[in-house]
Amino acid sequence: MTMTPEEINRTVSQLLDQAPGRSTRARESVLNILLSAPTALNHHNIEEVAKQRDLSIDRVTLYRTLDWLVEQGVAHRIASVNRSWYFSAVAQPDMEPHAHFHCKKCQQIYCLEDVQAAPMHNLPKEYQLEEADLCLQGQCVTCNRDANG
Amino acid sequence: MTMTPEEINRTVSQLLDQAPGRSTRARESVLNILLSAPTALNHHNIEEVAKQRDLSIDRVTLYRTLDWLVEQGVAHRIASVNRSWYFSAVAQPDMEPHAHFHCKKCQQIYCLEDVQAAPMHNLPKEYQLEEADLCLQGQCVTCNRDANG
DNA sequence: TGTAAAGTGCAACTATGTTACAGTTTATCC
DNA sequence: GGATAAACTGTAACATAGTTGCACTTTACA
Ligand SMILES: [Mn+2]
Ligand SMILES: [Mn+2]
Ligand SMILES: [Zn+2]
Ligand SMILES: [Zn+2]
Repeated sequence: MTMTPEEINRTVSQLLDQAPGRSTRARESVLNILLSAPTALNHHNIEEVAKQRDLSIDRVTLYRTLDWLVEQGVAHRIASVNRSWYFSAVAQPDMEPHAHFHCKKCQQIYCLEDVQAAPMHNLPKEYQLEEADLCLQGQCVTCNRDANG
Repeated sequence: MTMTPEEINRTVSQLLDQAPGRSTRARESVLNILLSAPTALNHHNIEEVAKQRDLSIDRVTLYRTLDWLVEQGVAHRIASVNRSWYFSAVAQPDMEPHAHFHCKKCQQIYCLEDVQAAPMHNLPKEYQLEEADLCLQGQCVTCNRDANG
């Protein structure tokens, strides 16, 4: 990741143009915020960033916007231990299912695009598996570095 | 599992006697309900079962009781996709961390005591891993059987 | 530029979980 | 058995995350 603001703008336009639906200020802002973030964000986080950028997005509109972005495959939704959904942009359309890491210290949620849930061996075959979410917890790179110098 | 009601009663007394705290009606009832259930239950489920058994447990007491059971290692708490916590009894004190299966059809949550999250290979070593929750989704044994005859 | 459909904002609502505090029950000691 | 202190419970009020209905505004497109 780590795109420049111009690259982000270009990606936002491109992704929204491809989607069957209107390109609106809310959708542009939210997608821009998601693409700019190094970690996944929940509704509260997004509202905060929007406020910092002097954008005001209605709470309900934000819910609907995020649902729409997920439906379009432009963002993905991550369940977290703190009872709120987190969202992260999907810049490439071929993004694979991957593990997520929740840092217990800074509470950030990282997409680990290179870590996948291993194929299950002793899952009884009568269970029809459709999805496997691997949710890791511990201390993240940054917090670890801060602690160990 | 599949204990008889008498076995469940015996186990309840035994587990509560070992725990440092009082043996109360709420704790007995809730632990009994958890031990009787084939799947994990959330607060709402437990209240329903309690009602069926003509027990009335206050909502707040139920929250506190479940927290206490988890602290004592007598129950474990499972995060779910539907923003509510599920609970399942821990009959043996040596129960290992294990995967959970959420059936998208009947919404039940199963403890798969024989399925563990595989050791992570390509997790960057700067992440300090403390816990790995593996949350499977799909169709459960029962729903599968009902569908396929 | 006018229009219909899509999207937004507001208010009111639901679900899940928490806190404070007064009242009740339990275990323990005499 | 009865007194006592600590542990537990019930009630009310609150917090947070998310949903619904409906009127209003904006967008895309002819
Ligand atoms: Mn992700
Ligand atoms: Mn379990
Ligand atoms: Zn961290
Ligand atoms: Zn099922």
